[in-house]
Amino acid sequence: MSGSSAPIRLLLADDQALVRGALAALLSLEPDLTVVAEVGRGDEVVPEALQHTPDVALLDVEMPGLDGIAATAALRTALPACRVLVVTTFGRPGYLRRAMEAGANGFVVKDTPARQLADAVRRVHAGLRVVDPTLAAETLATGASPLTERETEVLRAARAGGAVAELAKALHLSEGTVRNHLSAAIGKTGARNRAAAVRIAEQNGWLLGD
Amino acid sequence: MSGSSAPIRLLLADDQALVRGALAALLSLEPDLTVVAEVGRGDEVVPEALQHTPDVALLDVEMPGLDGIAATAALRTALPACRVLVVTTFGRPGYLRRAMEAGANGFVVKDTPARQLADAVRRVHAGLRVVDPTLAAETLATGASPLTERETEVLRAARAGGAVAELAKALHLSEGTVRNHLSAAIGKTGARNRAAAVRIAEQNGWLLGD
DNA sequence: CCCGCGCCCTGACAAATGTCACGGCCGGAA
DNA sequence: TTCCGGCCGTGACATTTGTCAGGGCGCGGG
Repeated sequence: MSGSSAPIRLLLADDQALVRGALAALLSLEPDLTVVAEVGRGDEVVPEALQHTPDVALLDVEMPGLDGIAATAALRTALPACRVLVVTTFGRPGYLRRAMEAGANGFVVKDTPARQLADAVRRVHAGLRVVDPTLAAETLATGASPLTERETEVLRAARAGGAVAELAKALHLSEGTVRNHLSAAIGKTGARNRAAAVRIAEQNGWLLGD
Repeated sequence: MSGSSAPIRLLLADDQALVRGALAALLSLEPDLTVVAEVGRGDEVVPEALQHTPDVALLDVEMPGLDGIAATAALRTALPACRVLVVTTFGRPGYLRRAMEAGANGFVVKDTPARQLADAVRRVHAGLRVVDPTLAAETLATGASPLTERETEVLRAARAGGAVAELAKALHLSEGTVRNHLSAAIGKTGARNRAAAVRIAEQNGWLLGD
């Protein structure tokens, strides 16, 4: 498979130390792969990558400091030679879209069989795009977020569970306006509650940027 | 550590195939450990365990079919010789309590360093209890669920986001009663919203059974 | 026994939430 | 230019939600 060339150098980013270490063990079984760096926070990705110059970075989406999508974008500009493979727990349709827009070269969910991961890494390293086909279909079906900018902003603020008055003050809007945006979001998500709307938007990855 | 005795036989249960495989790789690095079975659903734990008679079972809490706590209880009665080490993503205080009550011998969160996992397995196999100390402290501080049976039931139903009328019909109660239980739950959790109450209760592991 | 305590259940009331119709603003099409 | 459509912002209104006071029931202690 990888005859005699130098091994592919990997950077792993995942906030769960146990999973990170386990992935390192799994990938180290492959003779043509080497893990050269591990980080547990999104904002440590770029510094560590600059120091160790990996060929491929495996990034989780849910991470403290900086989410995987933002880390992808930062890494692509800081170290364009490094490919990015996003590895995430949830197959949120929006995540895939955002990851690709941010410059990721591959997207794999943690449900995929373990043996396929090494192949995904090799494909990405070879310049190919790797995407879970079922997730890709779902992404196309779901489409981009129907929510307008303000609507997402308000929904995001509503996630914390505060009352309308607090949201209004935090966003410098009238209470009526906040209610209206929430109502629109509820309608567009097909929910009947503010809470349900938040959940649906979250599941689709429409609330990502903070 | 394990001079010449037979290796410890392990069963792995985790719904994410990638994590499961990675853990298998990690644990297989230890010469005194062998993975003899892997499952991705809680209701497959007992059948597989009966067939392969592992010495220690590593169970995730979040799993389809049957959650890790219920699987622990089932496994302890079906195969008492097999020790159980619960390995979970979230350090929900209630999870630890419930796991121990269900007969688990150890409880580890996925934040712990990878190198400690093998030791945890060995300790559990030796008959010791393994518990994350910080989590144990938090569990004692948080205490058991303050929610009454009906209150948890109503909160669980409210998780889906339905209106009071639907909950009332589903639970065969008056709307007023449902509101009252919800109000009590809101008060006990310290929340100001039904939605916030649901989140807090979920985070503390008070909504477990179904 | 009788009392107190906690849980369950219920309806009436106040407060928050969701809906609606409306006006201003901007950018593209006719 | 004018018109049209989308997004933002706002207030009035109906609906839903949360709070409160209260009654019934079972259980353990005095």
